[in-house]
Amino acid sequence: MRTKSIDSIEKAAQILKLLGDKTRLSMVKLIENNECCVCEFVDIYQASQPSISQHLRKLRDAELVKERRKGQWVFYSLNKESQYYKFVLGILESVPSQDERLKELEKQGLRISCCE
Amino acid sequence: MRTKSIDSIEKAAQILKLLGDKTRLSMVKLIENNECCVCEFVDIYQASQPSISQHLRKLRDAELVKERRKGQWVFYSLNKESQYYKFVLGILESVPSQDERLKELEKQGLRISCCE
DNA sequence: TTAATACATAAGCACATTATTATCTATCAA
DNA sequence: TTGATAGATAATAATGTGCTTATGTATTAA
Repeated sequence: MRTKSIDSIEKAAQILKLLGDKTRLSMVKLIENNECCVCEFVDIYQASQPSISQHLRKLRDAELVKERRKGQWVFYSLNKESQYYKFVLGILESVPSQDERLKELEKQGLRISCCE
Repeated sequence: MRTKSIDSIEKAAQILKLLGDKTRLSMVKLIENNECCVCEFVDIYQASQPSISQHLRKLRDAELVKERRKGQWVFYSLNKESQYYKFVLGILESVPSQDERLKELEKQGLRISCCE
């Protein structure tokens, strides 16, 4: 879809609700420009693996993110083919970058250990 | 504030969560260009008066909307002085207009009876 | 084939959110 | 002043959400 507009108020509310969780919002912002795997999210948010997986599932069910398996790892990224991509992007524009969190991971050597 | 940007991811998530309810999102979109009173919302959303008041309270607590008493009625509108106004406006841009709901009210003669 | 790692999913619990019911205050009109 | 209307708020009930624990599947490395 070419525009940022959403066709129904219900759909817009559903997407906003999904982004209305600080963990999910931060994850989505992070994968705006990066591809991340589940274990990285677990390290970054100090959360349990099932908790992260469940957040990702909601985002995937709404087709906001897509997954790519590479060996034993599953990498997540923003779904640019989603009809809501522009809408999400417009929101992320106003959200502070989360790249520091990834840099922190790299500093700890945790990024390389898991993914590459 | 001059920019659409939000300073913290938590605050951004909080606002998105508030807008992530179809009744609240529709109300906020409606008062983007209109001033509405509680009884109008009650008619429009076929909701109870306390339910509407509670939604409005959340929006007011977050300073996204402001109220103006006029006689026995309380009119709500978007708070243009909020530091998150631009952010909210940016989101509303992509949300379908809800003005039809007001027109429907007028057609039923319910708008004039209550407010004016 | 077996063990280990990465991830997904299901069930159950704790907490948050929303709606309802009841009650209270404020304004206005008689 | 009294009654009616608009709205706020408190208490409670119903529902939803997110987390943990337990377990299942896929991939890799031994």
